[in-house]
Amino acid sequence: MARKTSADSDKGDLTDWLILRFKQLISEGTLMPGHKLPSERELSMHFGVSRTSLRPVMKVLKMMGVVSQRVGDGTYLSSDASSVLSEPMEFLFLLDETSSQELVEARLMVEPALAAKAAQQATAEHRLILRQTIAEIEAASDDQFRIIEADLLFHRTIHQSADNRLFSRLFQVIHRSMMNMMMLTSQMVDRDHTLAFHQAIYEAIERRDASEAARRMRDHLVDARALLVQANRAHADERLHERIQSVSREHTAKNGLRGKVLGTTSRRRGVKSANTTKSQTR
Amino acid sequence: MARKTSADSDKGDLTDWLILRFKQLISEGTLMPGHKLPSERELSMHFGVSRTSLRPVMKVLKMMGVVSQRVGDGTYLSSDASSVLSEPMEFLFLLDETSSQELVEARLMVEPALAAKAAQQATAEHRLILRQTIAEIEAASDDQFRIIEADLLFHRTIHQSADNRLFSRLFQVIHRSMMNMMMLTSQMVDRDHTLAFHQAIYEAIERRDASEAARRMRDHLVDARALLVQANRAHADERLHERIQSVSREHTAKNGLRGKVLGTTSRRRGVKSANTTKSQTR
DNA sequence: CCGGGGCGAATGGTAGTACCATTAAAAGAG
DNA sequence: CTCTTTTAATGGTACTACCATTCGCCCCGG
Repeated sequence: MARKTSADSDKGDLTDWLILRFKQLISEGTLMPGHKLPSERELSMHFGVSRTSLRPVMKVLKMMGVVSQRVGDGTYLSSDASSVLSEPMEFLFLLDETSSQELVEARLMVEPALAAKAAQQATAEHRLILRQTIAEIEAASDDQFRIIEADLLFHRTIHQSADNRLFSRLFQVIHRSMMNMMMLTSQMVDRDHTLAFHQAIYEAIERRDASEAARRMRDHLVDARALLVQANRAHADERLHERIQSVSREHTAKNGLRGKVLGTTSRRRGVKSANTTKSQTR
Repeated sequence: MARKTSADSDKGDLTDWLILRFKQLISEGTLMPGHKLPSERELSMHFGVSRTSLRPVMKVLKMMGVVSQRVGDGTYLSSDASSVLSEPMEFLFLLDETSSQELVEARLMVEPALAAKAAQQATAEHRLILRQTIAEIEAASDDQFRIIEADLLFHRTIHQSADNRLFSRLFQVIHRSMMNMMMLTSQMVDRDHTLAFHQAIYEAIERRDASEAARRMRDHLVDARALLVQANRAHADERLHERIQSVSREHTAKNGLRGKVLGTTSRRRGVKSANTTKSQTR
């Protein structure tokens, strides 16, 4: 009912239309961060669609961190947008086969400048947090998890001091993804390295020496990049081994692997499922 | 069936679990870009879940641009990951109330460096495309749409020349969002301005003068920022007017607007829906 | 009067089924 | 062999039902 009325600029499915409506509601200010939304049943009624069609939309919003849902309670509009990029970024990195090197390369282009701005603008609060993260890394002798969290907080605080929300959000995700990748390839974070560089950066910020802060940050990331290259060389043969396994598996049964994991059983009438490799290019 | 077996590291709902499985399938290489996925019915069978539970997951993947779906045909894994960030970014900008200024600010931090790299590395193909976009802007006398598309392609080509996929993807989205915002505030793109700056940047790249390319790009964005500030001043009272309208609407019926648009009718037993403003902070 | 426990309603999560419009491949007609 | 028709499979939407969780309310006991 609500759908057929008004302009009815119908292109695409209900999902697209509903997501558009949510965007409008947010931009209008009808939906405010932290607010509780009506229940899915009510929402579906008032949008004039079934709950079946509404649910995917809520899931999309949830996965992008726009809303949070709790059974028995309800749905709330997310109060901070920091998590909006994390899931999509992970998929981007998966699809692009982005390496840790590329991420540190990107950070190298931006973070020194952010550190410079932080040196000029950092508040007492921010400097306090920086000190705390350094102390935390000192305290966590070999607890990788604690070190990483403190490391993340250190850089995040600098980004916030630089007062650039976009890069703050972005590099928080990038940094975390980097750490995840490193964990997966069983690379350890060198605590002493991290500590020394953080200390140097912090001191530069404390002295409000912008160019020195940028230089120290640059040193930090150059060092991190070097460590990554070195670690990747060490694990090169291991990954080569994996690659060979993967290829051989694909060889032994052309469609076998997909058939087992994803289960492409019978398509249409004819037997065409085997040579879909051709349509791969489109 | 497939779910109860194996490690069964159950946290969160089926959606999270399924998305995790898809990530694994992509990272394993079982799913390749461009490949056709089994039908939703088959997938739900082989994951051991109902189609009702699978569909939201496919929607999430579709909205993030990871897959594309066509009725009557099937689902395909996206061949390029460029669109993965666009939807989430839009929500991020909405929730953060990001302004065009902030976007151009971010570009100002990165794009000069990318232009410098492009000057050093740009291939003949890339330089050809740059020439073409300039010609296109010249040709499109006052067609805003054509100008914007050519503008986007110009910057995108430079990003690609700089060989940084992450920023290439990111700034493509940022640039487009900027243009959308400008269109919404009925700001026109000044064709002659754009043309002159692009010409200067292109010539620097053609001469492989990295520092000059960076400087010209910087000029371009500084100019764009100035135009935005100027345009925003001009439209300030207009937006103020809107704000007043919005506030007055909210005043006339405290819960009326939400009641009409979102329809918060009766909650639980008691009448508590009015003062949920308190829980806004959490 | 006050606090704790239980009851019940509402919520999001999942499942099953049915139907639709669209698409592409197979089957048929020329 | 080409063009048209048929047909089956696909994603899109809807309705229904049930579950476990959560929270508000009420009642009971202190």
